[in-house]
Amino acid sequence: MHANVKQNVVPLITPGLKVACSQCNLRELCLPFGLDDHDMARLDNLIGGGRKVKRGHHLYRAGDAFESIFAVRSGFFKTDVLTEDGRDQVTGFQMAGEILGMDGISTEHHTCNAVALEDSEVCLIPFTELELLSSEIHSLQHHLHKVMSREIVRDHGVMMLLGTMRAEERLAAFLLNLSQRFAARGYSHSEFHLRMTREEIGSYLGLKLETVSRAFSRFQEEGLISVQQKHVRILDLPKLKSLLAPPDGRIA
Amino acid sequence: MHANVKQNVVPLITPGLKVACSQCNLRELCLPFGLDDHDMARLDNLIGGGRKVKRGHHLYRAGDAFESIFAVRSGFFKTDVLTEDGRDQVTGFQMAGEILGMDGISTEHHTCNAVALEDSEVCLIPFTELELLSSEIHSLQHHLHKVMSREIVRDHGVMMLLGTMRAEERLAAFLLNLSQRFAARGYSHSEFHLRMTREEIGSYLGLKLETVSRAFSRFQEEGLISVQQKHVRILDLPKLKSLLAPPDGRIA
DNA sequence: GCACCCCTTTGATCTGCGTCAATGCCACAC
DNA sequence: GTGTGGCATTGACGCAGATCAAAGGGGTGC
Repeated sequence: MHANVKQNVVPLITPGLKVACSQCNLRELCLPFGLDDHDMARLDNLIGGGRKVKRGHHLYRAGDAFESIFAVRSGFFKTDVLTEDGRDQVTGFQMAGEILGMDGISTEHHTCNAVALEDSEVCLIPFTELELLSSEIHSLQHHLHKVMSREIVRDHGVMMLLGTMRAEERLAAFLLNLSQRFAARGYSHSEFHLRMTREEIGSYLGLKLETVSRAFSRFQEEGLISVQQKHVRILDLPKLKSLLAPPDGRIA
Repeated sequence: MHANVKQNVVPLITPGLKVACSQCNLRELCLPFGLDDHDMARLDNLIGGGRKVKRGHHLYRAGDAFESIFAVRSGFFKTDVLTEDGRDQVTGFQMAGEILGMDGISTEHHTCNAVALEDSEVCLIPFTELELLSSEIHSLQHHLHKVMSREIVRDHGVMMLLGTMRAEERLAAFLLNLSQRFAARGYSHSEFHLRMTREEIGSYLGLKLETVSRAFSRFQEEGLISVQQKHVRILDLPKLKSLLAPPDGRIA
């Protein structure tokens, strides 16, 4: 098992897994957003092929030299940071069309781990070459900046969640966020399969796994959702949304 | 008071406050890092002058159209997000040499508020022009990306803090972080003046102001620091650092 | 320089979530 | 198909930090 994981650290390009943004149904969500055919072809040319990552394996690890960012083609990832003193914090879950690895730009080394939560495929985007191309294609440059900025804004949202919300609010926000992202990819917004464990959800939300489990059960008791293990169905979206209002319901 | 604040929303360029990276003792911390004289002059040329922001006034507000990022020349800022339901989360404190406003790139509008915690000065860096110049100066482009990436990494650190640490650990981490940043600017690492209130610290750390106050008192009782209102002196740095180890002290 | 108000401190009490524990189930590997 | 171990659920209890309350002090604005 450990040997397998180790093996996977090497950025193996899967032979024959040629990728092309122009053919990809995620292009409107992903990096090539807004590019014309010509420029998209140039981006295609740069992308270093695809790479498969099996469930449980690392796409990269904290400390790895930074060379590429990655676009999720299919599957599901988590990123987490762990400190020398043993703390572990899940910093995000990434699905198709989302970009991974931008944490590594600042120090030339990745600062978090990226792990596939199901068998997945990513596109490898060599960063030096991306910078080169983006200095020639203005809309690509600007979109890259937007993607990075969006990550910053997302992180602020998580800080808000961790800093101000109670357990059930956090879980509600989490489910609504997932629902919306699945919907944006053409999947059902009301019924989906969780790829992560209660513990991983808990780590992301700053809660213990038991608290997550209890909140799920409570939501089910109240008819907001039905949940069975990893299968979730949202039954009462408005009521779930209403949970995000603070206790005193003030209209600031 | 409110009129003053409103007034300040307009990006008033202070006449005669000409700025020059080449003359600035923060250039090693700030955007021009790594540029040669020629390129730094080009960056100087782009920077739209300075702007003074009085204590308590906004540099920008959530919802404002995004046009520039800002480099803090002097003073101290906080950024915070507030949701329609009345939650308020401080997302960061910025001091000289640090960059503000990158949250606005993604939607063309700022998504948080930036407020001066003391009379401050910033450099205005028009973003469209910065992108243009950075497509010509590779090292500038790369450094911009590093600055944005560093912000992402910093946010991950805050998520870790909010998600896994107990109150006293959070405050210790906060003080150590301030100490280090002051030191990097040539100020004492062991004695400084807090620009923010207990409530703002609490918001940043996901705690109530009373808890922050109690943690300060406890640190003082234990001889780790001396604190009187906003004046803090670190008396036992190693012991303060040792607080960051988790309760079970495991060496992962 | 003065007054006022916000900030801070400290105490008492409450509670949401963590912790500890035990049981049960499902998915995966073989 | 079957066995097994990780994952999930649920209960009992304790505690860290929130909440409520009150008083004092110092910095800020006029």
